Amino acid sequence: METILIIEDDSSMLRGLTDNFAYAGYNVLTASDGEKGLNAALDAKPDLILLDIMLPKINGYEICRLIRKEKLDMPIIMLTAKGEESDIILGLNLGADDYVTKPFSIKELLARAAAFLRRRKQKEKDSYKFGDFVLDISARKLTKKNEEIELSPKEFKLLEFFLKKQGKALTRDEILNAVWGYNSFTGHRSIDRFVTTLRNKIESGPHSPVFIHTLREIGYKFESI
Amino acid sequence: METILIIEDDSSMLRGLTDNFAYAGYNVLTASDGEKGLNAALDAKPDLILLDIMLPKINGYEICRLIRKEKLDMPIIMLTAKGEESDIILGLNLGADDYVTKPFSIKELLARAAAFLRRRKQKEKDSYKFGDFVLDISARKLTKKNEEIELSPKEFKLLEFFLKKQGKALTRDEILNAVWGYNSFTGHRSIDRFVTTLRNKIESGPHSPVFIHTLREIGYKFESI
DNA sequence: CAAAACCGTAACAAATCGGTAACAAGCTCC
DNA sequence: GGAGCTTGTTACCGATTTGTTACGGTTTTG
Repeated sequence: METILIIEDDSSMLRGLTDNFAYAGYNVLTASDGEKGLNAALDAKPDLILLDIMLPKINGYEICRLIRKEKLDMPIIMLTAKGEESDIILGLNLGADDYVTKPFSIKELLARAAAFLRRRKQKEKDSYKFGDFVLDISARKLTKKNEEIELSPKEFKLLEFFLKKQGKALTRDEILNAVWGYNSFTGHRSIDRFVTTLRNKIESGPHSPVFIHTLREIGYKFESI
Repeated sequence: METILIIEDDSSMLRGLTDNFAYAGYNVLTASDGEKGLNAALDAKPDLILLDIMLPKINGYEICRLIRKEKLDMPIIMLTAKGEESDIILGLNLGADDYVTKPFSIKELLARAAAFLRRRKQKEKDSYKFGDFVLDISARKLTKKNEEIELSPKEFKLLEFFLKKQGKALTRDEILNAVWGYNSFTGHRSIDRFVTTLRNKIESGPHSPVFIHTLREIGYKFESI
């Protein structure tokens, strides 16, 4: 879950923001003055910060500058009553990523926050874990405790399909369609052959858990326990 | 110099933006309808796009969606007369990074653009190290223990792309798009030829580590370990 | 309990894919 | 205009991958 830090001294504004972001599914941290806010930012390293400018103890600009000085690069959205052009420019130059002036639409703010987080998430690689194994799709490799295990293209595709459909019973026809393509003429028994080679690579050891289960007369099912 | 693409059909607005961004030191490209704009974006791969919503031929939302579909991730700032909350949210959800409503302050827009580009620049390296090698982007040269190794322009571009995408599986199409351009008619096998010549230059020795890995049926992957 | 159905797997043949050399066309710099 | 470099294409070859089949073991069924 994404963690978001809201630094705001107006308690009714803070409550409104907290409620909305919590309702939208974020883990919300709050701080009511600049000092607490800065500490929370450095300490918890949230995924995004909503930052008021006018704050007791340390103002928003200063917090922004200090966070960037620590080479933390989470997005910072500044919230303020000031709509002065020069303030906006100052904020952006100090390393803020966006600047929203009060009064603002909470939905718009949620959308802006989501846009920043989506962007970051896009860059994270997608991978599946099972037992000691990790199948990293973007690097296209399977590892067991950081040791790479070679897979042929079909083996990779088959394992990827199994992982995408974990816990589901898969008929041979479904597997053929998904891995070999709907117009292939490959026979059903070829699947079995590839299951054997896959099993040799991921269930070789004597105490190794069983991932690929045979469903007699149906096909197979992958379960990572 | 940073290249910025402005897609806007109102000619006086376009001129105003162009002048200001050119004066601020950007290399400015312009397009006056959606179709030209999309082509310019895919072709020139600018560092940032200013995008009007209401455009002839293809609208701004669609352009935004199509650009993101091509896995291009330059920042997109939407410009529009519409100030409706729902439009803003739609734009941000389609992959825009910011949304500025007309009339806007040109200084604020410049500051917002600068903020995105600054962030980008922070992350981009201008030299990459791998094994005994250093690829210096700004000096445009590859060295192995201070000995320069000659690279042709395409070889350099290919190696640079590999290094930017270290650890990621790259399909031949992605490589063609990034190194040869999306509208090139170069065949897939030409990549292989360049990979061979690159390998001869950076993996020649008998004990030299393998950097460029072949991924059968996919393409290649660069790994510096 | 025997026959049938089904699956695991080894062996083998066929197909596919990538490495690379050779060559032609383009380009650049004299 | 020509030498030399760069780029793109093609063809051949070898290695890997893939699909099929056959044999044997196990489970189900009658």
